[in-house]
Amino acid sequence: MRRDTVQRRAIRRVFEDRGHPMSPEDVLSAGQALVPSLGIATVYRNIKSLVEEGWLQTVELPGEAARYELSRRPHHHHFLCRGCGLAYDIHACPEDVEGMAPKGFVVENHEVLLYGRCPDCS
Amino acid sequence: MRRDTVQRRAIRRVFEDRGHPMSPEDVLSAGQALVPSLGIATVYRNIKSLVEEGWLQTVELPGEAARYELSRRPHHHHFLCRGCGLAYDIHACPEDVEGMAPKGFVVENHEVLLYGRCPDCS
DNA sequence: ATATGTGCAAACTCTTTGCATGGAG
DNA sequence: CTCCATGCAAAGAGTTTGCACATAT
Repeated sequence: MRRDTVQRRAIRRVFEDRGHPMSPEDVLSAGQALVPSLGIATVYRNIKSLVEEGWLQTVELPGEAARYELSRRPHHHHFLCRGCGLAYDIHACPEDVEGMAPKGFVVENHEVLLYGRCPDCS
Repeated sequence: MRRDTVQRRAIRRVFEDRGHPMSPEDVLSAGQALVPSLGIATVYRNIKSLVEEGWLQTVELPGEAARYELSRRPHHHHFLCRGCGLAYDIHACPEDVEGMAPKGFVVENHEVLLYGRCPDCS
């Protein structure tokens, strides 16, 4: 049974208010606006349990720390803006991903990352 | 001007002998077979300078440490085997990657990762 | 001979864990 | 009132840096 603390409520609120995948550090600073005493360990612990519960989903980005977002549609990819650093959801998916692998290789899953400029940073 | 040391030669040899992207730790253990005194700091320093020289290329994988491979064809992607953990090059590329982004977003670059089983691990 | 590269150990960053206290139930 | 969650600080993992010594040029 999970307790409903002010910290946990603040962390959930942060994810609900922002629409973007966020890093633990992002969550900490946004969360401290609601609960000033919030500590980084609590953020990590709550993110971990929210992922286990299925409320959050991990967004793993090459070369940087993982971010997290609300769980949603089973399959989508991300666009990373080189200007503001924000990650946006993309609901398109390339066709024939399986066909990209050499024969003999079994594709179970795939990840697509687009990098560029979002409308605000163009 | 860059010095040609036994350590540096061993590190380059390791990349030339193996055909797969390798992590610093992989390079250290393989390199120590050639130069037992090889230290991890030297591996990191040489990888860094070999990347700057363009001799090596960084392979950034979501959720894990970067690996490195010989520089080659400007564009390719990777297949990660969930069995043996090796990364394989893929020379195919999805069509119309630009078209996947919502309008207003400018795509400058993209990354595709396939996950699954290589022929040896099927 | 000279200055860059190496090895070691310490520093750093990011994340996790141990422990005493506070607060949810 | 009883435990679980929090906050702090310390511990870990991976990477970088400072320093004295070795060595390529």
